[in-house]
Amino acid sequence: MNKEGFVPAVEDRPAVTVDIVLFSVINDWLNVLLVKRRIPPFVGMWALPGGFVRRGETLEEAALRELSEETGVSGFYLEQLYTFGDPGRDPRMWIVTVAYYALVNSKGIELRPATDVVDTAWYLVDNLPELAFDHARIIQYAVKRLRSKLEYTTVGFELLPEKFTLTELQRVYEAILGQKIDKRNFRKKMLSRGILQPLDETKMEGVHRPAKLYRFLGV
Amino acid sequence: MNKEGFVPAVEDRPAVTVDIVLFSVINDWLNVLLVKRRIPPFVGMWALPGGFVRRGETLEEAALRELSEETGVSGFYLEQLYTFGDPGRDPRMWIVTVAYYALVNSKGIELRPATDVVDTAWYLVDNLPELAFDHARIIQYAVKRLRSKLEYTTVGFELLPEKFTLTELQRVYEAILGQKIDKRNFRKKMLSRGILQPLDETKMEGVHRPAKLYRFLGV
DNA sequence: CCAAAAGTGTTAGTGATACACCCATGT
DNA sequence: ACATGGGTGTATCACTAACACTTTTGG
Repeated sequence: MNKEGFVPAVEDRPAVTVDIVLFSVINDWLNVLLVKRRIPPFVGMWALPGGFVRRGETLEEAALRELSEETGVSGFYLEQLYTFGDPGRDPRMWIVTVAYYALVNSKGIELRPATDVVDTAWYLVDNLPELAFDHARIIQYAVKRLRSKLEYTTVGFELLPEKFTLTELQRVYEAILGQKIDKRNFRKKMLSRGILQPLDETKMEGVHRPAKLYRFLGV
Repeated sequence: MNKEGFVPAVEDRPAVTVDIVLFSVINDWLNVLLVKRRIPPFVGMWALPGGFVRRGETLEEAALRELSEETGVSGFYLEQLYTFGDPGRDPRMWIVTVAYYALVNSKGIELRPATDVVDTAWYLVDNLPELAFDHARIIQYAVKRLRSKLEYTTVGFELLPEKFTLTELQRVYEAILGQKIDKRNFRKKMLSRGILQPLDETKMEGVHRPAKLYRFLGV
């Protein structure tokens, strides 16, 4: 890779980590999972879940491992976001981090209560605490990417359970985009994509007309 | 970043490199710059320009430095592509590479002739030689990204000189997309974007009607 | 019969596509 | 006058956006 065949001495290599922006829509609001740091630097501050990549695993495996270590859950939709490597992004050492974003249906995930080992919490994306490192920037970038991917892919369905109503789907879109969408246009567009299977079931909740359930069919 | 505060010993860190897919449109064809390897592994095989990231520089700086070392030119449009870190992508050691793609107007770049230090050449993207590492995959990914970015950004102009005709612009689009475009529709669309400044000059070349020159105005 | 959310159609505007001929120049 | 690439307009279609009322249910 380098024309002189120069290979940096091991002590001149950065450490490589993965950090994951795990999104979920909870009560119609977009949330991010944060972890409270118990080790320096930035002890006691909130940060993204993540950790060092281990020898023998892929970056994606590292991201999934870290997520399941910190949440106790597995099976996330995961996608690489961007790699941040500015010197000085960690005040103590040279760390290059490969950021991922992940999506999960909040119904399918029950956070472990805070233990002496991990303390995790969901935060509204537009009401974040002060964050360690450059994690605020990473989240900002992830939100931007999620918003644009929402428009031309089917990632939105990763935030819903197997069966869902069109209104629930619309609420997910609204939560991510941060704006109201016209109901009729939204339904027309979704149904015309040919990716929804109408089911024979309805969701009856509360005291009004039951809503038809659908399933996502994949591309 | 890791809840136990575990930091891998230096010998358990991957090396981090950058690799760059430098594109240029030459004679109406999309080309990629390749470098012939002079050191193991894959000696004598063609590969992407790139090299190790050095302490104190950003990833982007590393990419620009490698490019200028290997081409003698600077001032490229550069954008991060994806990070590849599968164990085994380098047969000898654990290397995580941050791939970039770059764009340059071929008129503005005169490749150094092959020396005993560097041997570089342009290759048509759809006629590549056998490539070292996973570089074929990286190029494939870069082409895909470039094609889609072409549609909703102004990256295309990075492949043209300061002043250009609409036909030249169209040829760049056709080279990247690999298909013919309707002339009238293309011109209508470009002009309606409000990002082109018509100049009072024309380009007279050959024995036909001179073409109006334009300049890219930026967003 | 009331409250609450589900469900449904039409119109206007905008952007995409398809398509063929005249224009300006040098020789 | 001819060869060569430069330059232009119209009609159709698909998609987007704006907008309000009726339906079904449980209490």
